[in-house]
Amino acid sequence: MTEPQVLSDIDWVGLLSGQSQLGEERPAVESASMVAENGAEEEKGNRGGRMKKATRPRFAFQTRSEDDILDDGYRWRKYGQKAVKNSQYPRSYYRCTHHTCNVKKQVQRLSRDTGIVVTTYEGVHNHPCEKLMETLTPLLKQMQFLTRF
DNA sequence: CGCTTTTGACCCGCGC
DNA sequence: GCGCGGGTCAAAAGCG
Repeated sequence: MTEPQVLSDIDWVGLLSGQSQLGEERPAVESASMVAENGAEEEKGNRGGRMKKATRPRFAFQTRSEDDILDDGYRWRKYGQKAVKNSQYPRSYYRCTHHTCNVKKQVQRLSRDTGIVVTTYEGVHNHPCEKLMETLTPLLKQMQFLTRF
């Protein structure tokens, strides 16, 4: 706690490029960094059986968007919201709704720049993305059909 | 009607 | 050993 900077655990490679005014509704990803920590998953050991001491890869993204909820194609269920000390804005905790998917997402706004949203992913999806699937399925079918010739 | 969001309380690790 | 801070869970309400 008491971090002089945001997310000290994460190795931030870059910061905002300072250039984004494109006039597009599509949010622009300014920077991204990742820390790949291999380790077991779905492991328990506490008597309560609540948390799992699994070290999963973490992916941090800084996105410039007005909306906190960036739909990446997956279904997220919010399970908590807490205020951070260094930030005057609350941090939201999301989780993938899939049963076999233990991916967690953490969204926080920068108190300095309200337009910047820090999204931190924890873990990887082990299931296909329904949204993309639906979009891609027709194309795949078409491709398969065309490949026959 | 099912699911997601919301809010408060609980729990845990660490610092002092 | 206690306190602080952060993280998660759980029950109820709201929305499509």
